[in-house]
Amino acid sequence: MKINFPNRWPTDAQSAIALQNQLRSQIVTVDRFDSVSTVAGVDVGFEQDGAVTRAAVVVLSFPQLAPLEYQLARRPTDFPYIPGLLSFREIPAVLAALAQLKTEPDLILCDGQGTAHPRRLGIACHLGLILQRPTIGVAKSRLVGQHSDLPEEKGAWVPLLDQGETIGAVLRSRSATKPLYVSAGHQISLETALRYVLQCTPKYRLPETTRLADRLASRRRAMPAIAAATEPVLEQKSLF
DNA sequence: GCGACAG
DNA sequence: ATCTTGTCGC
Repeated sequence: MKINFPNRWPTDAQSAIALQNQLRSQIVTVDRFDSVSTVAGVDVGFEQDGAVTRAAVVVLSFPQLAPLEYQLARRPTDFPYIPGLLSFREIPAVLAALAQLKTEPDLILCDGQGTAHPRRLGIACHLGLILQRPTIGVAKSRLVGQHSDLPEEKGAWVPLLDQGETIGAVLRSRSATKPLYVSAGHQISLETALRYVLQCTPKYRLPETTRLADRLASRRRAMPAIAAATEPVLEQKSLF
């Protein structure tokens, strides 16, 4: 997919924070997209003791959730992990992976926060702004915000609050497991984001999108056979 | 000063 | 994020 890579990219924490404060006003948290027939999952892993950043992107059909395409990209790691500044460490490799996609996903689920961020500009928001596409933030743990007790039943959720505002939601994607922290990335509302995350989570704690991207980004077990990956799967590398 | 802190 | 097998519990 076509991507307009940022011209200037922060090298230090100060300029990175300044950029976040500048971009936050551009985030749109109302639905600004039509039908969704493809959803993508993005995740990042590291190699060489962290010296190399590996980004993985997987595109699935929606709502079937059948694998259609995937791409991997490696880049030297140049920004440290600093809570609140994750996008500056991971986005460069993510853009490289997305740029290789033949399919332009209708919606992207990111591994990390969206608006549930101290300056309301988590990695999902930042990526959505760069791509000018709808994105959702799905994190496995909390960065900021407080919330009430969450019911145990799957599908239950409570708002995540910070400074008197709702910045996201804590969602029970599966019973008897830790919740997911869902928030709007860009061009989508929190309510709609929750619906899509649930629709992408038919069996496990994590959405299929991020689960598959996770396997590619981390060097674990092999991908499950591209289960009856019907026609849609064009002439790509022998994946999964 | 102390504790918290996405991946 | 990453180092790592089996084990406890729904």
